[in-house]
Amino acid sequence: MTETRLDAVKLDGAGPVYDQIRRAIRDLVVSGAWPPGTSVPPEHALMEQLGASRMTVHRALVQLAREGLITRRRRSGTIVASPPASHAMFDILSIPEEVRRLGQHYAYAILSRSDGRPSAEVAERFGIKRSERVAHLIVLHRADGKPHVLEERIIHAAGVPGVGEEDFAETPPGDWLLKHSLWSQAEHAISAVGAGAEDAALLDIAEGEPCLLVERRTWNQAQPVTAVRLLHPGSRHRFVGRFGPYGAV
Amino acid sequence: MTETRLDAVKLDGAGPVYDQIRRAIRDLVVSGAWPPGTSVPPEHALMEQLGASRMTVHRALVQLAREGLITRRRRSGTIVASPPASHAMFDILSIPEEVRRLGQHYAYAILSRSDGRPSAEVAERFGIKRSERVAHLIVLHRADGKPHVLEERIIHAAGVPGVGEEDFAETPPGDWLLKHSLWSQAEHAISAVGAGAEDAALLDIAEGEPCLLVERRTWNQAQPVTAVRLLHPGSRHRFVGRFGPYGAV
DNA sequence: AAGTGGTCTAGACCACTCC
DNA sequence: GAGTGGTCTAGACCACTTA
Repeated sequence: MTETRLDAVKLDGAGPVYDQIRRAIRDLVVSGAWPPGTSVPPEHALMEQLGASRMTVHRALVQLAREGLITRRRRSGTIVASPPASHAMFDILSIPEEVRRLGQHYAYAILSRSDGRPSAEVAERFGIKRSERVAHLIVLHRADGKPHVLEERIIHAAGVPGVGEEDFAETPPGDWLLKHSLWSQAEHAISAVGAGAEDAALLDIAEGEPCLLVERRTWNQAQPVTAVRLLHPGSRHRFVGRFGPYGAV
Repeated sequence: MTETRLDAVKLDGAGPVYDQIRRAIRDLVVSGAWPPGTSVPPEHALMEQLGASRMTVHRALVQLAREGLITRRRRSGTIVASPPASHAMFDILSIPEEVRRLGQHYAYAILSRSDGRPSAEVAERFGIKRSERVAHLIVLHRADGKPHVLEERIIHAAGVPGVGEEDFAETPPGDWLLKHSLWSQAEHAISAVGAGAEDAALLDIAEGEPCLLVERRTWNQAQPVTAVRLLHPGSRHRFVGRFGPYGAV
């Protein structure tokens, strides 16, 4: 339990006082001046040192605790936390938006659609019951005319009212669902697979070429909404995320 | 600008008042009862309706705004926000920990190490200058004796004091760095590649087999700390993340 | 018993922005 | 000008945990 120097906390006069306090302590932590285990001065000491009210000091410390930089416990006080398990975050943009950000022209085509109960093969691939009513679609997304992503999607009729009447002529299913469905939970998985013969032909790549497979399933409460498998040719795709140990930077 | 019914906000008496208010409004938003664009009652109206002080109401609303469920502006008031661009988050565990969670036995071997200025090839692959002093390592991680991940790593001598004296006999470089370095920023990229001949031999897979390539670079302020390329055989790996539209669930 | 953080109040002043 | 949120204060009481 290293001691801290109270006078190390210095405000810079910029912005709200609670934020000045938050940044001052954050800087001491991330610079290594207050390593993990260091005890942070109690609220009343910071109050007096900084001439702020307790609520103001408290607000700064609560925020740092929520960000994971410090750990607080009644009576025992506040200490600098150990760095959290790291995580990587990737924005999952809509495919049209992603293509446009690359400065390329976007187009898509619905290659197939069938509504009703899924085939055994489809049910198995998406882990759903054969008794559920779903729409099953295959969509090819193009960037500047070239195949970009192959999408296979299930939409649960019970989770998305109105899907039977929509033909996706104006908007690809992913974007349409953003406006016409609610979701409370999602699961993503990323893996590497070799392109199968059919997929390779549609994507205009060699059979067996490495591809990123992004699988996403969403639910609203317990009701499944949609499940999608996005196949990205490896040579054309890369997911990139930037962040710090305590969140986005 | 849809109107809201003030009496829709109901507290359940469980826990702090500010959290009851936060949950009550959150539930109205995520259930769809208050769709995007709906105006949320002003603080003074909620104060009177709920019999709480303004600070308490404010605290609930600030937190909802930080979570992205509502947007607040002076004078114009508070409205329900549109769902944010979705993001996927994956925990990047240390490899030993990941293997142990799978219930398998972990082992590793340093296949090669060289210290000093990088070769042209290495400098190019990691995007660093040939004048920088680095340690360059190749590490094979095993799970139950089978090759699991092939790691190629650069450690910047200027960013990690003491790396020259460490032989990584006790701890693999990734875990050692967690304890002996500070970082403020990281970048991850995930892509799919086919295994090269050398890599395939080391991983005991066929040449060209699809693999997930995770590239990670970290900095402390502007100083590079480390860069690593982790090659995961696709058939053995899958990154999975679970979350809701407004964060972890 | 006493030190610490957690919550809450009543009121104040200010900043922004729409009318 | 007036309605809204943003910040801050001074004080209070409570809950928890350690000495």
